[in-house]
Amino acid sequence: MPARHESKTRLLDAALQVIRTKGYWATSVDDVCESAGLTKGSFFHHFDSKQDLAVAAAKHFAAMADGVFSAAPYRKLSDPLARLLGYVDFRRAILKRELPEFTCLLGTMVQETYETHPAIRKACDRHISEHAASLVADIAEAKRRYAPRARWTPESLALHTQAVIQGAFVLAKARHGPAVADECLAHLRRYLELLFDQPRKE
Amino acid sequence: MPARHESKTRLLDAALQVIRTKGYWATSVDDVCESAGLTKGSFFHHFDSKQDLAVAAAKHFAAMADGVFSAAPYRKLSDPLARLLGYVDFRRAILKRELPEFTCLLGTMVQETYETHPAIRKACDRHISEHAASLVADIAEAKRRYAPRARWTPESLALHTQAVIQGAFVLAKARHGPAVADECLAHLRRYLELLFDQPRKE
DNA sequence: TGTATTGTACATACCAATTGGTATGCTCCG
DNA sequence: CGGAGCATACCAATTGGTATGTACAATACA
Repeated sequence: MPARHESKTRLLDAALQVIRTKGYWATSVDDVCESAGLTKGSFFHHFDSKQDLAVAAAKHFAAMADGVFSAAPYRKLSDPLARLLGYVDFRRAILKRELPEFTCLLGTMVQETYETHPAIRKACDRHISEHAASLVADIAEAKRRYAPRARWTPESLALHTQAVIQGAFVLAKARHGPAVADECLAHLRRYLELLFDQPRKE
Repeated sequence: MPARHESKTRLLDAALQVIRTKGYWATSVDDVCESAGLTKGSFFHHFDSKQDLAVAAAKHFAAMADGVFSAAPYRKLSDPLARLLGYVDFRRAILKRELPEFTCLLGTMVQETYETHPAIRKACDRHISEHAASLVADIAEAKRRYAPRARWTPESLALHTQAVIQGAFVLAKARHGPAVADECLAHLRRYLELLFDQPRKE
């Protein structure tokens, strides 16, 4: 008997956990309900369909992530490059937890649904892009400061960081442990250092 | 009425195509059979279960990929660094085709099954690792030649390249187009250039 | 060589279980 | 009382998997 009106949030939280563990297709509506301690009656009162849940879960996940990253200590650093490297370090620190906890719901869902569920694909695309965009300001300022003549764009570098992170998650799932992911993010960090530390002719 | 014994191969080829498009869970056994022009009787004659197909498909995919890359022209270059950069360029060239054609079956499947189907997870892990391992020799030789004092290991760099590639696929699926993936691989290429062109103190 | 036997490679028909989704009802608050 | 918030019971469709049948090639044997 849940306190009124918090049920929707509980369903969304449950969806995050279950989908990140089993994937979108493998999680049934009943799975989510059971994990939330509710029934299908409640579920379909709050969501029109399973796809509707996925879109809402993507938004919920993005909002949660946004809260975590914007409140992280590295955000208070004054230097833009330090903030960027701080972001990578922060991501590495998160890898200490269990796999379904540091893994990305958006990357997981979009692989399964990009051809079959356009609405989910678009939601994932949007939130991944927005997260990447949240890095662009720091990257642009760092570039202005440390590598003004470089030819890459801040937008592309921001997307690249997300690619490394998403790929690191894939490898971590394959290996069933976060060690590989940490190594990959170490390489990402080194790339950023190289990119900004030494202004090259090109 | 297919020529004898080629039916299994047709089922595997069909599985590659369908699973890379719809994912593992969303593809039914009937989907694979229909795409192969066969029936379930044939399917379960050749495979014990759907999971069995997935494991076999992973192997089939890896073998196919191995054939493609080992026959690629860049393999004949004499310089190990040129071969490594040639690998990245080759991957970029492949991005011209349709999404399900350049996408990785292993990365797609492992995201959906890493917690629920250990056998599939292990198969994907093994083949991804083997593909990464196929880069280690060139990386190691390039390191000996161009960056002998660097502190990263060839193994970790090989895995990093795979992470970037897998992540690029995720973004490409989200965007529903290969352009992002190409940008990410461009950054990967730049990283490799930086890593080997300029021996740094660290 | 002709024929019975066996095993492979499928097709057809079917099944129990699970799925997303619905219809209906209860219950509590305004 | 009336509707939001939920539970219960149910449904049609789909799922992976099985049981059975059959065409045909290879082998065994006479």
